[in-house]
Amino acid sequence: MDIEVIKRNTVEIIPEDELFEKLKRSEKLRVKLGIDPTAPDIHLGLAVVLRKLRDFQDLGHQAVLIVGDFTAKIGDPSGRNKTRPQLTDAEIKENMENYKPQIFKILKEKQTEFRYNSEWLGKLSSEDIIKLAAKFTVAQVIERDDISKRLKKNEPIALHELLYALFQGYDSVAVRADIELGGTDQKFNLLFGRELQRVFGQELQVAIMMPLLEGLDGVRKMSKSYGNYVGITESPKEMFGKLMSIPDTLILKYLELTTNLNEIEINNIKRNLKEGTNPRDIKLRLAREVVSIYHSQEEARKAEEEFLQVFSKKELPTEIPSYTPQEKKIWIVKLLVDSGLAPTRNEARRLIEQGGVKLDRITVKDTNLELEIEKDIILKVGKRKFLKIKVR
RNA sequence: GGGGAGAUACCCAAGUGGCCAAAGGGGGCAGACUGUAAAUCUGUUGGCGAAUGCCUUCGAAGGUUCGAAUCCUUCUCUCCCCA
Repeated sequence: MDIEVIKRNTVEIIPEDELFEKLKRSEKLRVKLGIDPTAPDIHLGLAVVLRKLRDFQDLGHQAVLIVGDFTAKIGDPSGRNKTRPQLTDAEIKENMENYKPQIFKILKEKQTEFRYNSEWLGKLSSEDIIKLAAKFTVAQVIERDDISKRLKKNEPIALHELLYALFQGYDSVAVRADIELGGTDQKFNLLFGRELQRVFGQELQVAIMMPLLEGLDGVRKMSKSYGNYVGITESPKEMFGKLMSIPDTLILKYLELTTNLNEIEINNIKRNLKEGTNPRDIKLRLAREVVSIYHSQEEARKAEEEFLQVFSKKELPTEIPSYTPQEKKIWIVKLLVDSGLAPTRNEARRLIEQGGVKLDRITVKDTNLELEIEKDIILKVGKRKFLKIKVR
């Protein structure tokens, strides 16, 4: 029943019958996934795809990770309405330093081949590129959704962006991919890989598309640049809190895509939800499951306790960072800025005026308050920022 | 090569001489409520200042004017049409 494991949570498999064929041959298949070295953190959205790759590993297949160091210099136009900024080699290298340990939180290191695509793309000569490009037409390249949308909206498209799919497709040729994984936004690129393989007389890869996970805002896809992501290396506390902040409408999708719960358990939860279980409790379960995957059950339990303590009971968290001001007597606005709780004095004033600043549970009303620090005092800003102000 | 349109804050977008630190929406932040960092509602959203205020910001640089996002000149970039 390998096929069921593989199909679970996928959106589309093109073509499905070729996948059956490949699986039937009972060879070790090479499953390719391109990763973008521009984002130094892996988040739950990318983890959806990585976890699928892990499914393949568990069935004995080989993961082939392509670090798009060369293609990052082009910038994938997928899902973008703007030309991406180009990265320097140094930036890419730095990002990748952080990357590997994160990846192996999900993948098995043994069954993972790690390749940089500059290895082959960097060697292509102008002549090679012209030969490759000659195999395809402009119409083929601009039919892709994101490019054609930008064309329609009269937005600029740089010439090199049109070559993106060509290079990513060539990766598939270079590593002889049997299967390529990606989000639904990668459809065009994945299919273009097949075209390249056809040109080179290889067996065509099967494209498997995973759903895109919406971020914490519930609207846009999870992405570092939108700031709506949960990083898999974040602290249990942060991770837990962020998961509690997803909109109720996304609960089931998150349960399916980010936890190890099986379909029976998810169906149970679905029924509970319909019968009126408090969605908050289901989110607590979700957060617990996810934190357990990337940290531990114990940490997850602690994070939950902490969450209930701070947000439901409105008590103090167990650990509060501390700050010791230089002066004994300090203007409250200056204190907020100096301690990093507010970026500017105007912002600090605004927070006070709106009742967002508390000293030992008492709301600060006066922006001119001169605070005499005689004993340690707890400064609270908004719902979740705490700081212990210490006597000098 | 010729003709036309455009560049506004984190993003989208209005504004064509003073009432513009700049409408509206999104996002962010805060408050209320709650079931929670959900939903909804309200407020707020350049910096400095206790404050009348001052400084920076409407692609860039100059200019006109008592006064410029707005008018003029040059430049940079983008899009469209023709060749």
